[in-house]
Amino acid sequence: MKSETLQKIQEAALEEFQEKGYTKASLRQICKKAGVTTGALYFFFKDKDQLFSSLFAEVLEALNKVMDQHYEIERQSESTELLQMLLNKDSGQEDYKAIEEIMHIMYSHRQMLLLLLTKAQGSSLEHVEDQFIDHTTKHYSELVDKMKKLFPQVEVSPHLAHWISHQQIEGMVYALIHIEEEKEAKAFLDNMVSYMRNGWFSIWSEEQMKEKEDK
Amino acid sequence: MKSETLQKIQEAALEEFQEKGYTKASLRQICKKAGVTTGALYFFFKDKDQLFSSLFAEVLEALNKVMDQHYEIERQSESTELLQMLLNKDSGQEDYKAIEEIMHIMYSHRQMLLLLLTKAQGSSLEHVEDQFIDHTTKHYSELVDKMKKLFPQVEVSPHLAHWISHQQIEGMVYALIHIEEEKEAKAFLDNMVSYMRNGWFSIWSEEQMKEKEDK
Amino acid sequence: MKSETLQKIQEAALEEFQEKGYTKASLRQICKKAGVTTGALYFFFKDKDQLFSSLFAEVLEALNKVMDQHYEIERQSESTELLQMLLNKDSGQEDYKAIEEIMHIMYSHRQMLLLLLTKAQGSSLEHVEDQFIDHTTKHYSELVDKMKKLFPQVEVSPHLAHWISHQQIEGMVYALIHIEEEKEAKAFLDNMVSYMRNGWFSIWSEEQMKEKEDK
Amino acid sequence: MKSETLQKIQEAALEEFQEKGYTKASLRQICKKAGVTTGALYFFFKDKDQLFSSLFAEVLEALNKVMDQHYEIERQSESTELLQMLLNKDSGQEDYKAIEEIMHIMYSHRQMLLLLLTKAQGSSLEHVEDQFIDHTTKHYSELVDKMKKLFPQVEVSPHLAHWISHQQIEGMVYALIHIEEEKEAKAFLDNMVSYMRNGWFSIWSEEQMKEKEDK
DNA sequence: TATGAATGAGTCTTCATTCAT
DNA sequence: TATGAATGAAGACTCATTCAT
Repeated sequence: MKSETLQKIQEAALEEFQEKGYTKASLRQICKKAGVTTGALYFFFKDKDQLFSSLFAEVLEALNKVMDQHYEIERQSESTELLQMLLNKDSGQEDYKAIEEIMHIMYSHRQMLLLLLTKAQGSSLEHVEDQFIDHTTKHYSELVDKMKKLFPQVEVSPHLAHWISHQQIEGMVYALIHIEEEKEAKAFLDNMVSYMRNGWFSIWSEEQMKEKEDK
Repeated sequence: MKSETLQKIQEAALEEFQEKGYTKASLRQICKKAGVTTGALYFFFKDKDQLFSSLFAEVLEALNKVMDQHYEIERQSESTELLQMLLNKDSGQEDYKAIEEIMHIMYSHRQMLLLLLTKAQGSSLEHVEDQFIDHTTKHYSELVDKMKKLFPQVEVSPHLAHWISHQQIEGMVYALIHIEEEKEAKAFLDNMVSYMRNGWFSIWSEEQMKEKEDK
Repeated sequence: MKSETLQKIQEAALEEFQEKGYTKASLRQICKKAGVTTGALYFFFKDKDQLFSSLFAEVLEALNKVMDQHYEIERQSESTELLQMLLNKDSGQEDYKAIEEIMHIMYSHRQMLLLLLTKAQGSSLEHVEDQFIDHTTKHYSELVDKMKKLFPQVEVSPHLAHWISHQQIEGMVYALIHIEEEKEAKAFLDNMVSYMRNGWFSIWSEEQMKEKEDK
Repeated sequence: MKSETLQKIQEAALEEFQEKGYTKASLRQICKKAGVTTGALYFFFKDKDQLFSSLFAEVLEALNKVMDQHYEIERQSESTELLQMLLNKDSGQEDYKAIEEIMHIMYSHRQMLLLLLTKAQGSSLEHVEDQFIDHTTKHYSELVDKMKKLFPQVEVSPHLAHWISHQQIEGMVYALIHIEEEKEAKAFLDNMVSYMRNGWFSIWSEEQMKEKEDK
């Protein structure tokens, strides 16, 4: 039930922002492309930034929702149960599922997200990615703390939780950018997740501990 | 023997670009900050982009040199020898050394690189990172191919080599951005490298292969 | 029985015009403040100027009425009688009364008048003050003419009548602007009126005439 | 030795501001009239306000200088001497001289001052007149205080000093606006000054005091 | 080497106003 | 009575760049 004008503006905006990036994009051009006057644009959006942000409202909401749900589930599960999961190399389906879901949303709005992730410099969404990373970091910080108690001998960088979050998000972004087909992306992410899980376990493994001792 | 004017311009430029990013930075502002007229600036640089790029000539050259050297060494070593190294979990010192060297260069020009990595949108250097990744990818592609021959059963995503390169570069960039002290960054990278090596081995390990079979 | 909408618009307009002055005030802002759409505003007023003027209809009418009445009375009184009054330094109660009445009206709409007198630049009411001055000037012109006949030796500037009118109006405006309380304003105007009456008499006095002769 | 361009801009600006007033004047129009590009204008002036103000730099400086000098002289003269002057109705030449001087400056820049006094709404010079009044007020406040000590019986409005200053400035502005020829203006001001002096003396005169008592 | 005046297209944004509904 | 979408010209101002000196 969106106004036709509104839609035309957003379509033209998408195109222009993709071509030139947020800062270099021209509202005039957008209006011209949309076959609409400046006033019309400013009827719907109070400024360039809001027009830009409006393109991502839907995706961002969907993503936030899924992430919240996922973390909510984990928080509800018993912590011992949780740890077992973490230690059990056969588990991880939960993770897969969450990532799959997120990836699905991302691929449903691929074009928009690509724009958001690579052309937002200068806008208020310039650092959205960091927001997601920070969100995820909260989650991993708890995990890391628990693991530290179980393996007090392991020395862990204070940046670990943040970096893992960074990695995870970046991994998905990487797929989104470099792989066109969702299906293929999923296959890639399977690889990636097992890669990352092995990395994760290696941190707490005895070999790792020994290596450290040798140094 | 740099002209004093030139130096003042570059200093002012560094400041301005850091504050506003490439696109939003203003040459006028830079001139004003440098206490110099537009004409002076245009005597040294043919346009905004060249001024921006000039700031990174030194670092980029240094980095390219180190990377070339490192890969040259690897290429010269016998391939069988190389594979042994790769399979031998105790090895990896070579890797550490290269990374350490690169990190040292990066931290020697930390401010500049931060600028280049986070504020270059709109300039011709917008995608330098990709150049380094591509460079590294050539190297890893060969490795992956060799590993594939050794473990033909393992299904590997065609993006693996590129992703690993991406990871490695991104890891260093991550450290540069989030960790102020080179020393601390090195400690963090130790963690990261072992994390990544374990990920790498896990791809070719039997467990991994079994997991795949089960699916 | 004013429409509620109309009232809200006018209240919002008052506020906006006070803040920014006629020219810089924004109809959009007014509508927003009033919680009303542009259409509504344009139903009641044909343009910005009319909206502005509408705020002062009441005051202006009241003021005109009082001034007309006052001058009507004077015109009806015999001219000899009038002159006696003018020459008699003890008189002047009539003047006081008129001024008091006018001041009362002005203070009853102080906010509006302040707006009209200080923020109307650009509107059609930009020069209302002059209208009142011109009105008053007609009155004083007659007086001056009569005095000239009585004191033909006195050289009088042709601007005298206009200036005195100007003075009188400006005096009231001055009070309105600088004195918040009507009561205090009245006290001040007492001072002012006697000041002005003495000035007036001095023009026709013998001393003045002598001074002129000396030159 | 002013740049020709600069001069053309200022001439065009003068014209445009006179026609439309500060707020409604258009920089585009000014540039068009001056046959110059926007950039040229912005090379000389940082914004509309500065362009406007630049037109008055000369006059304002001259006026401030004269006023300062005048007050400086008075301040240096002995206070008893000063009071004698104030009480001596035959004196006042000093005042005449100062006013004459000021008027001369004003008429030398009549066009500009008219602009400044009637079309500055919205600019930073909107209230210059008040600055001059305030300046003069400081001067008269001292006088009023001294007179109060001499005539403690006289009740004086606390606004007296400010109002007299207002009057004096407004009188000159009045002449400037309504009288085209400096010579004629001077004649008018003679009238006005004696008018105002008589008003001033009347405040402290015995008659005035009696009048008050009668009430 | 550098100055600084000048270009002119371009920036985002705001405006009073209109009109079909 | 009002809505709200839309107009389109205009607003002040900034930009990278050029060039005679």
